[in-house]
Amino acid sequence: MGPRPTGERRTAILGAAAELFAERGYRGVSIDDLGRAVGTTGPALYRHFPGKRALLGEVLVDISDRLARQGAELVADAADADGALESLLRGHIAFALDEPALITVHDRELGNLTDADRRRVRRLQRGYVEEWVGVLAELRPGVSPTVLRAAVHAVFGLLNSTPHSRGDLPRPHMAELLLSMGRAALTAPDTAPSPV
Amino acid sequence: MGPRPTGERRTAILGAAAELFAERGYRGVSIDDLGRAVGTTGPALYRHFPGKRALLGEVLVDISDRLARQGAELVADAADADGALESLLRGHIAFALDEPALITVHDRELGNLTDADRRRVRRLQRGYVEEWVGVLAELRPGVSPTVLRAAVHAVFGLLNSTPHSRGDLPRPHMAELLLSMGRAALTAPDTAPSPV
DNA sequence: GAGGGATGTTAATGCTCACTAACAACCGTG
DNA sequence: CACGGTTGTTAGTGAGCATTAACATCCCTC
Repeated sequence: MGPRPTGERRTAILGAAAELFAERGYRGVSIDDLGRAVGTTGPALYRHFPGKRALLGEVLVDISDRLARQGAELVADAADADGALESLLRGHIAFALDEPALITVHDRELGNLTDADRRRVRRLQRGYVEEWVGVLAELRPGVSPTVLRAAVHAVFGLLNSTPHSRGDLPRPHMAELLLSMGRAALTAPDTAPSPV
Repeated sequence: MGPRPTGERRTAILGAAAELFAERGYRGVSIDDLGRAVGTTGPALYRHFPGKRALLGEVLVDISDRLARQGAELVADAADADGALESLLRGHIAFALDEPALITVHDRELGNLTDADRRRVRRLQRGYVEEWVGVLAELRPGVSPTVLRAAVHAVFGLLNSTPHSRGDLPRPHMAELLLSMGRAALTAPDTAPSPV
């Protein structure tokens, strides 16, 4: 093998890509930018990835996979639906606060994926959403899954807003604020407008 | 003058630009795409705008201006803080539901603006946020403006999430859902984590 | 210590794209 | 009906960029 069997360069590229894509957008980052960010030149990248789109694909699939996997675990480990919701909220908030770049890329760059990659990401996202919907269905029986899905998407918007208000508040403060706001939004007395 | 003194072609271009930028991103739309979308060729655009960036600038400044202006009016016309908050929520929700493309462009493409345009947009946005913060400060005295600002940004994330869950719910349903979620989030018993 | 795979480098290549130039058609006004 | 301003068209032009080619190192293994 070469110098090191570790994909250390590989993961460095993935990290830089997430950072740069978040900052300037997929199309605003060139191969040379990516190379420079990890201390090499642009074309070196092709030793690790088949191309720029594949690189974006790997970033997005990884994010979606981590979220979905974490969601399933948290729900499985929870004592009851209340605990599951709390865990989901805390888990998502931690992710959003720890990896703002990934969050940003995640819902900005879906359109630049290969069809195949987009399908994979969508499937993972759907699974994650259904995890939330399942928990909420227990807490709010009688509310249609369609409404719950919309509510979950809205709360994701709320939690994922952190990259926009970066640095205004110390992290634990921000986490508590988001937790209480998210919980309130999901358990609003009328989260379900009466089914017409 | 030429055919018509109305800037009808001009506004058509602005509309198409908002639509296309929302769909594919500023960098994903070419001058020729824009021309084609309004039934001309690409370069015809330069008869109406100095360039592509100026076009984006006009779109973004217009959005920010409309929101800020609408916000100020609604607050001025409200009987009390409760009514003002309700109006702000309903106004923002209507905007988000009526113009999903504008909402999408609004928080995706700030980075592609001229420095001057970005400053203008930022100023308008800040004014709009302060309108909300002012109302909330009345409703929740004792909560620091910093926390309120973060909460307002988070609620914007919630309300602006509609482009992501497009079409899942009939519009009035969606509006009511967002209203109750937004209000709940902003008036959560502990929107203010005790100032440490 | 020679061979070979992995990883890098620099120099094409070919495409897309914003923007400009040169020229045409239209239309209201004198 | 000629003029001029407005708006449009088609053909550059030059830059940026993803990707490939050809060539160089390095380091592990035998």
